[in-house]
Amino acid sequence: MPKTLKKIKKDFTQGLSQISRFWGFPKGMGAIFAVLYLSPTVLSLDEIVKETGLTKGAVSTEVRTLARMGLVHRSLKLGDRKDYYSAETDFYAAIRSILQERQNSEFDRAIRSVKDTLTAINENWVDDEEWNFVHQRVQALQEFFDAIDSLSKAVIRLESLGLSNVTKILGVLK
Amino acid sequence: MPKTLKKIKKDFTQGLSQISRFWGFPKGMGAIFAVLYLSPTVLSLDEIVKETGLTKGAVSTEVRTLARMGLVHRSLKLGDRKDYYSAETDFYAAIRSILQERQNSEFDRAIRSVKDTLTAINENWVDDEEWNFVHQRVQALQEFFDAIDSLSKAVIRLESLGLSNVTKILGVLK
DNA sequence: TACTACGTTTAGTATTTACTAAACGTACAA
DNA sequence: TTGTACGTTTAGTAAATACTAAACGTAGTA
Repeated sequence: MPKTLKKIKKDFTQGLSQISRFWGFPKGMGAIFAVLYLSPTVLSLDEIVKETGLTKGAVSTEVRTLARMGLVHRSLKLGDRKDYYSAETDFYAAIRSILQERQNSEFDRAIRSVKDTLTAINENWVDDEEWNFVHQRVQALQEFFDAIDSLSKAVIRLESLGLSNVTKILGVLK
Repeated sequence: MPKTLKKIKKDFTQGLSQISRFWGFPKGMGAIFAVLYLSPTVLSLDEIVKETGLTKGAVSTEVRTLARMGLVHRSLKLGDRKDYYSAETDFYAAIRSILQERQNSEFDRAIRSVKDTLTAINENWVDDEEWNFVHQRVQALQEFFDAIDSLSKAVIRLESLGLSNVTKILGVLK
């Protein structure tokens, strides 16, 4: 009993939905990406609606955040008012743009809050044991965040984080 | 108007709670970790309850998952039936053990589903344009996942992923 | 044996997040 | 200008998740 392409696509879409949820994104986002990723042609919003079973509203907002993350691209056709979408196929590029996205927004704000704590500690310094202890701990955390931050920035800066770079990294880590 | 240690700790805890939420963990987890991280002594479950304002049940389950991820450690005192907890201070070690944790569970299962799709495609092969297209796309995704997977495994294998390694990576990525 | 001091489990509630249905805005077409 | 074909916003609902309160299990103690 051969599986039809349709069935295979559906399974694949399910899988990506789960992966999406696992990374803290709505599962609908994974489904939308999957549909676009397996489509040989660009798709209009309504076509995505049809394929995923989601409503127009949901697809509209989620496809927009996918675009913001660089995972899908919006394109237009001459003499056609519809928007068309296609999946980014260079996942390394996608990682870079997701990192960039996160660099702004909340991630940065959260990191800053640790930095602020450190500042507050310094400004209100009392030289007893507990202050020293807390200071040392917070500082250690901040250094860690800074390391992660520069790593992430380095990845963003790469003109291409491809398989070759991953291989290089693997070499260093040996 | 000097900030008291108490206030500083509270702000810090808030910050970590947000970071926790950002990474898809309950904010209570971040709070628990923060309290432990800023405590010079190991804390009992009830002490954590008192510091965080959460209930015993919540702390019990969340501290357990923190322990499973390697972010906190459970210890015992002789002639004392309480469990005591302390924060892991080596964050690189923590990353390794979180990756390890994820390696099992859902992440792996999700990746496997992509692999399964590929198998299904091969088993039901029809040599037309669309099958070729879909095959090529799914395969590309699978290769990407494999690269990520080996990267993650390499990190897990390191006896220590420390600042020095991060620096090395930064060097390669230059 | 019953009592106490703990950690865990469970059943229910609150909060958050994803999603739907439908109203809306806009640009183009007649 | 009215109508139509789109994308977006909004207000409300469904579903998932975090959390609470309290019952429970267990090991040690009298």
